Amino acid sequence: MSDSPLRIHQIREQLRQQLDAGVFDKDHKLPSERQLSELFAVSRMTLKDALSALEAEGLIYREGRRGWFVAVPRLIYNPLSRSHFHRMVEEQHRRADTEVLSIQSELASPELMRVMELEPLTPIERLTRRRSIDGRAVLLVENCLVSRYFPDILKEDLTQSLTELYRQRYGYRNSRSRFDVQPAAAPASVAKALHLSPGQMVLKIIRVNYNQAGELIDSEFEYWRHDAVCIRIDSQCRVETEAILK
Amino acid sequence: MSDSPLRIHQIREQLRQQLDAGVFDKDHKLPSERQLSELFAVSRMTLKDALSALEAEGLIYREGRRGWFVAVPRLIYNPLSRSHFHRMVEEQHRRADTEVLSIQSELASPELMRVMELEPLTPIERLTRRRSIDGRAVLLVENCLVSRYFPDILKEDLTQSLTELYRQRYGYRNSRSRFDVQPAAAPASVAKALHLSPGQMVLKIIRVNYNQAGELIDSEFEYWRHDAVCIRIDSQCRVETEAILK
DNA sequence: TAGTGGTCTAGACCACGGG
DNA sequence: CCGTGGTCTAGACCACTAC
Repeated sequence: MSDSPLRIHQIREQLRQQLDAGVFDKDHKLPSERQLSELFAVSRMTLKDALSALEAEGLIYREGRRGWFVAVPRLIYNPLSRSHFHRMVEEQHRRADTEVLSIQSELASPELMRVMELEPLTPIERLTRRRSIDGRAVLLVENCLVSRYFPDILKEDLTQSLTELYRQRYGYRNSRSRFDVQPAAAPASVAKALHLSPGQMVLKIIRVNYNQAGELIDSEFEYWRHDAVCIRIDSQCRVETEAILK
Repeated sequence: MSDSPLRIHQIREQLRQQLDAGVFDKDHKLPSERQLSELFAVSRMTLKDALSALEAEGLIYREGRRGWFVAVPRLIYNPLSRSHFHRMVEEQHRRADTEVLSIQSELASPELMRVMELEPLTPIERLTRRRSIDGRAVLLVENCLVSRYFPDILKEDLTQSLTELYRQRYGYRNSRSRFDVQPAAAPASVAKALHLSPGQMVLKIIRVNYNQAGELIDSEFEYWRHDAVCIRIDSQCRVETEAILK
């Protein structure tokens, strides 16, 4: 043991400078943990701690066993303007993709019954989709639709905005939404789909939507990579929304 | 080395069961890391990883060098209903406290100028307060008020709701708010005030408030312990709010 | 197959907390 | 003061990715 080698905090500062200066990254991938730990003359565990701290700051992110990458600007997401994921992303000059991962008819789980205030044995459709920005998977969405409101919905193109589909195909307008936002650990299935380490933190958004008749027609569980999104709400929109509804 | 000892995931499951069953905790403090690592026959580093995973799930939390504690229900926080922290907390049958940590007159920083769209050299008051629920520090709020709108405000009781103070003392009503919500790393000062480890993750809320004349009068930086809050927004409230304003 | 990050060990010293 | 968590080491094996 020489003096005291670089501490975790000093490594953070040094890496932060390098990142700010844009020194790293042709294709925005950082050198491997082993290379960096040699570079800074610390053990790999210590270096990982430093990288994890920068990850919490949102300066870098981790992708499965693929390595560390420099962060990308967050998507500004206004949940009051109801989905339209693709439009929102394109307005911010990014490229959006949606993949349907699974879809199945089933009965509402106890948790879902609680969230949606459903009767026992209510048939629902459960739709799981993964959404990407500029080719990077950032969001896993699980929609639970009350089947009786959506006959034959499985025959539709489900990569588009569901809101649009509701309106055009079924004549439903979204009159009211309630949503909860909270940090949470990614469930195993979500972690896998988003290339996260098991138990890594995500931003979880639970929302329930009512149609113009006040009927609770569907709910949505969103899991966002924590560094990929900034939720923006402007109470000004309320006045505009109200005006439009009239 | 016997076979393979308990892995991190198995420890998580076991601890989760113990927690759900309410086995631990007289005063809801967990045994020390060293004790637990012996109990599960793993190294302390491994045990820490397991605890960190449970922390991400929101089942336990860490307090400075004091130890690990079982989690407490999240505060349901509706930012559209504008602060009134104490009322909100008491409605949820908890006890609220507010401490003023610092207050000083200064010129707007570059970052603040950007957020609040201020002229250079604008004088502001910067007020830092710590808020607790049932004796646990969960929120650090930093308010930045444009000085010219709030003459002599430093003479007031600043532990109360600022919204109330604005209304009663200055006749300002909040006509519009915009806020951004995103996960972030706690800056050192915030980490210290909330007894967090440096760089730990928090939920950051930046909001700007306009008065009835559409003037941007103050902004607020909130840093919440990530396990202490659930943000709830109900678009239904909008109609009610609008009705009240008329 | 080579290289990556994920996990894990068995120690150690330090800074801070509370009695 | 002692016990706590925070940090750190110098190795190791494994599961997976990318080629």
